[in-house]
Amino acid sequence: MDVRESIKNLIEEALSSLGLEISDEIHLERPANVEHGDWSTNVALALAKKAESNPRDLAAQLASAIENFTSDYVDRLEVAGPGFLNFHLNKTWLYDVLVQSVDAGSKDWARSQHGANKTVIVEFVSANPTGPLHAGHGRGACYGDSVARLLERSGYSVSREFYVNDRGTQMNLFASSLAASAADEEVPVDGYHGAYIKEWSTDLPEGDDPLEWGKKRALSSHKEVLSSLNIEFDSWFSENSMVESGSIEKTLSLLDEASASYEKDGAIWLKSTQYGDDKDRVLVKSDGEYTYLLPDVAYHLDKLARADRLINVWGADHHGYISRMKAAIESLGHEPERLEVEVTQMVNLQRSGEEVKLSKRTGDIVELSEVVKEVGSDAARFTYLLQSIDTTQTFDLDFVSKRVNENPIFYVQYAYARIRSMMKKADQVGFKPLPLSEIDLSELQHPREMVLIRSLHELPDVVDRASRELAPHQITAWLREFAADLHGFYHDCRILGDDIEPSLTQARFLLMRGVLVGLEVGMELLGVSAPTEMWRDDLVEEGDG
RNA sequence: GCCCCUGUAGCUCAGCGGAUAGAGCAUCGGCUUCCGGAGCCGUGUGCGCAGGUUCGAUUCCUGCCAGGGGCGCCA
Repeated sequence: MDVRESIKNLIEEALSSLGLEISDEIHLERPANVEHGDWSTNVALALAKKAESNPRDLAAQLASAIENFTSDYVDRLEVAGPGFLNFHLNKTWLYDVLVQSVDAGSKDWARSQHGANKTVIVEFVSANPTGPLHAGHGRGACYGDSVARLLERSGYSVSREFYVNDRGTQMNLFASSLAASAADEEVPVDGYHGAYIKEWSTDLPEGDDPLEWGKKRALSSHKEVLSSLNIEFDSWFSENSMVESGSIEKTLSLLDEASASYEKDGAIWLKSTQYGDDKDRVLVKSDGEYTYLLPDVAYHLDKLARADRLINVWGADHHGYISRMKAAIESLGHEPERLEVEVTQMVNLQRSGEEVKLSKRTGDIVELSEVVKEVGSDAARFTYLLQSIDTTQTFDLDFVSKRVNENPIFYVQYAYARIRSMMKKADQVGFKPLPLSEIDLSELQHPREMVLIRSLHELPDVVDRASRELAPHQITAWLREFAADLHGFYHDCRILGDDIEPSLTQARFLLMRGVLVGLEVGMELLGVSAPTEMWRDDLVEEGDG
């Protein structure tokens, strides 16, 4: 039985012996301070009023009640602070955790089932196919993919989807810009002026449709850079395909039937104000052309039919569209809660502390491919996922590209490489790991060892919470902590050597196998690689001559 | 004016309604017979302001102040 379940049972039994029931506000938590025990509960604080007692007295009553029950894990109990009940456990529970993690392996450790039998579509990036992805897209791309990975580990059946706006005003402008540039003519004023237009247009074969060709070119550029970031989409959903299938027109009539739209000034409007938007929005312009909104509503209807849950990742500049999209969904009879929009705040690029100026007007952007080329895929991903998406991010290209331990990605990867390096050496000196059943885990007594297993034990909870809150940065934070725990252990405790008891070597080697599992799970969720070795740039140069 | 995000250490950021609010960088000072020193250990300062809810608020609610973003028959 899981430790937590075991302790929870104890508490419930004790409560019922006092005629009390457990309630939702009751938590079992791991105190930050080790002096407060291994596990702690606030039951006495939460139920004191109901029990017509004060928290400390109630806690004391509970403690003496619990003493009457037996548990394999509990060493002693104490009442502390305002009325916390603290459980001090013997080390066997940590040994059990270690064995469980090694048994499970990185494929199965830290899985949960809260998404079992549920489907979710994670839609992200969805940049227009009118040019290359830029540095800002990287944040949404890495975030969306990691959210998908978290949901997969939580049992969801996940589809990663990219919505392609391959028709409409912007697409036409892109096509005419390409055509003009190819013909050495002036690009339209409201067209695209980035340097890539000139570059791409020289490849445009004569006689090809610039729109179709340009779309293909842009999409292959998107795929290439996303793939370099270890991001693969399951589906690329074409807006234009909904013209052909008639689903846009069908959506329009559905809105009409639902009395959710009306005609005014020659245009067709969505009554989004009925559902909390601050103004009504145009669906079909007076010239008969759709706004971006109508196809997008059609697209979301399509997604609603395909999955239980929809998650969209949008940039901060699109937050204003949330209310109208939800209004459209609701007016068509769907629960707006089924669409969750996660908004990523902006990314400011720097080089050595100096801001990199971006100008949309001149098309002067830093392409995502340049970022990946400059800092590397792993560093780019880890850095994009370093902090909550609710904060604006400063991304310093020079710092992130440095292969130094101050750079979190290298600090974490080095922890992994260090263990793998040790294992390689162990193999070379003829070390043979014993089967689990023959290893004496009670050899593990050092505080550094206990800290490592405690952190390993936290991972399933961290993953569970990160997947519920759609917050991959919690994984990043855990990994940094865990890597620090490993470095600390490695500094103080030797695994191999003539002066180390063979039984201790065996136990520590197993511990390292558990640590590898934890690191692998964390890095897999972030989409970064777990290298078996890594070398500093200057050492590589020396080594290779 | 309205909407969204943010305000925590000198800087960059974590922080689940709980106990003495944590990391990294920077500062200063230590640690090498070492499986990779790319590491480890120590060193002090902080929850923007004011109310409210609560046994308990950095955390939830309201107002204010400050910074960023958005308010098109563009996407």
